[in-house]
Amino acid sequence: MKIGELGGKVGVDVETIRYYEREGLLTAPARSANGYRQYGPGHTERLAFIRHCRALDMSLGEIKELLSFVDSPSRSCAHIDNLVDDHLARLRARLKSMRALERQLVALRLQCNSRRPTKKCGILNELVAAAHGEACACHGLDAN
Amino acid sequence: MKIGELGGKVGVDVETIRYYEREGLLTAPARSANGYRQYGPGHTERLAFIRHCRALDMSLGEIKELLSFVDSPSRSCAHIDNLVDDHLARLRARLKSMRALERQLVALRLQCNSRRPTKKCGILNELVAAAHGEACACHGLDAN
DNA sequence: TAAAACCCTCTAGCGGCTTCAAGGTCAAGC
DNA sequence: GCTTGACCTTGAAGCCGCTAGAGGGTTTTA
Repeated sequence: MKIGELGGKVGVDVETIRYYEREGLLTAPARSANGYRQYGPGHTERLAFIRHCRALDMSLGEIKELLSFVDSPSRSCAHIDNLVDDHLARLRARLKSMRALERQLVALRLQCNSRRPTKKCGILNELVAAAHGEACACHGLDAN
Repeated sequence: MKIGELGGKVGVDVETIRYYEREGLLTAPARSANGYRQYGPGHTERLAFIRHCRALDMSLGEIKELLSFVDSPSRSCAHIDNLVDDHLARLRARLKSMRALERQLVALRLQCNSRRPTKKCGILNELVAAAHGEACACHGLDAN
């Protein structure tokens, strides 16, 4: 299987596959006489594993760790549990701050509804007021 | 005011200030005889404006647009409203996919509770099953 | 007077790709 | 046989928003 076929099968750009190889996530495959990479079914599986983890927004570093456990299946999996727990905790922290951000933007958005000249734009006034350190609709209500 | 003082006042690293200048968000200030940048109160305000927008997670490109409206206050502000609306829409889309992600990770995490050898780790099995294209706890329940 | 703290420019690094340049190889159609 | 186009190769640069470092000059403080 050539790189384009592998990419098509898993739905990954060929450049991304080469990038994963450079980064040590995919082991370098055999080459045919003309120098083309030759992949087998093991590579398909490993690449799909990587993409599934990426879809769960794990970093390549985290995925590399998981792969090392796939490769040596006799170690305890406590570390894997921790990795997923940590990942989940980071996601939740990010979710929390994004929800706060949403509230702030909604408050900001309420300051203006079009059709005014910029100098009277409530949004811009809010943002400028914030620059003066005054209470602003967006950050004034920070009680998350 | 020298760059360090400006940075200290607004709470921004001096390198970041120079970066904003390079990127055209802050106009290049006058220089004193020794080549040091000299800032006035207008720069403080503009920098604070930028940081407030960054705290709302706007991109430097968006902030540049907003600044162009600050600089010419007679245009209609409909564009500003649109910019904030778009920003909010993108944030909400991201929030939605992150909430789905959280559900997926929780489902994944439930597959294993430590103290097993890796080869029996439910999490790893799930991830490998997913690589085979089988239904997985994390992505199997995708009904967001 | 010497050390520490500041300032300058230029360059590279982070993550996770994506894109581009400049070439080599191969299958199909004329 | 020859061209066209699709594929493959390597290597380097670009994206974002900084951050850190090298290698130098200046100013302040002890």
